Amino acid sequence: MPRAGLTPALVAEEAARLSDEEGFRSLSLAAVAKRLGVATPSLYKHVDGLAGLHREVALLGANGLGERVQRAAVGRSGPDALRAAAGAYRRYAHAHPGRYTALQQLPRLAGAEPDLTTDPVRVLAAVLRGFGIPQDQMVHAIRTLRSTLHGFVDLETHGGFGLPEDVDETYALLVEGLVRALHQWPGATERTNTRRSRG
Amino acid sequence: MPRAGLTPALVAEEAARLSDEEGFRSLSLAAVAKRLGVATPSLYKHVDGLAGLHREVALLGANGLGERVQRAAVGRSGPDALRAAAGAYRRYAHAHPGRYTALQQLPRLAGAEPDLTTDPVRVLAAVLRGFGIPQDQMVHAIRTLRSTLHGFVDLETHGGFGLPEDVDETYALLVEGLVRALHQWPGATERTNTRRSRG
DNA sequence: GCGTAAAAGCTAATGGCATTAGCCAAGTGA
DNA sequence: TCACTTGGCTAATGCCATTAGCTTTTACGC
Repeated sequence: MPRAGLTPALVAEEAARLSDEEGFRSLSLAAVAKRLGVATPSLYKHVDGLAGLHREVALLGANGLGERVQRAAVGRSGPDALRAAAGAYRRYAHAHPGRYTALQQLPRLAGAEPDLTTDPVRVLAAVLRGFGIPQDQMVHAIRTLRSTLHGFVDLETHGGFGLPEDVDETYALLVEGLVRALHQWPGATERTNTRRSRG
Repeated sequence: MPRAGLTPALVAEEAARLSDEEGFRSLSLAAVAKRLGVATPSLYKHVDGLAGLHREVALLGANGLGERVQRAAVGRSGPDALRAAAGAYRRYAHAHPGRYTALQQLPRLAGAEPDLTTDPVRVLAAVLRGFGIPQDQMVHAIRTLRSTLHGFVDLETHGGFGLPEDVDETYALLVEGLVRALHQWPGATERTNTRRSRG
């Protein structure tokens, strides 16, 4: 009987796909094993149990999100960079809800840090250059940016917006509010274009 | 042998306490039964399985959060009401992390709506009166407010803020940014006090 | 008081899942 | 070719949720 030819990367990818398709809460070793045509205990040769699988999916999410946001923002600056980054952030969460959910639990699954070149936090920090925010305020501004984007995406993916009003429009308005708040951030100096990209 | 004297409300309360103390992911029928000194299947006489327990805890969270935020904001208006509400919102999430987490999943556990008089969304909507936001913009403004508060609290409680910088200060800055964004909301008319309550 | 019926708790049993131990075959390298 | 590593397997354990069905308490009508 031929071997399945699994690797840690293959297992993690399949787990990520499963959690995107069926929801992060449906992610189990048994379900991944079934999709790979293998017995559950076999997975232990490639991942460190269920916690390890969660960590791998979270890392895929962190790298994927960081990469998409970075790609969207490159070549832009100030409000334009922020709008592009915000759009990419939300699109990634829609396209990969399981990975995105896993990503939020990364701190709990200690010991593993996302790849530093695409760490989403660093990417968002880079996007904030051009707003003239003083160095000692940057941490606060980045946290505010992360909170806002994550909060919207999290409520949206959990079905928190029940009313029929256009959710895309809410997001555009939220991002514009963010642009204004960052422009007027305490100590901010530079004045850049504030025109909205969308009516 | 005497009876334990359980009721649905007692079971739900104990489950909420457990999830606050041990984390929502530790909430199980077995753990609740043990704390109540009862066999696991006995709980089925009072709650509708694990999903029902989740729903009950979520409802306790919705009512508790709505009540606290409302109490904090009553008698205030505009930015002052918003600051008070934001503070109460975050304090509730800190004091009751299990209930708060459960609350986010309410839409998934369909069929049950939080008590309308303390529905957190309605309370936050009331807080926004005084910002002069036109009716057709209110849904967007409320969603933005919810997203911002929830995003911060969610990242914070998941350990998302790793750096040592003062998280209280970040929250104060975020709330002030929110105040400015709501003042300058498209179509907003009224101009109210924007002074910060905290340096 | 008394007897009946509902309700509350129990034990037993089933099935899903994660995890560990230990076996065996398939590659791999001298 | 042969030994060793490695990937996959089965078996077994334990925890949890859930259902079925039993027993005893409690409440209530007489």
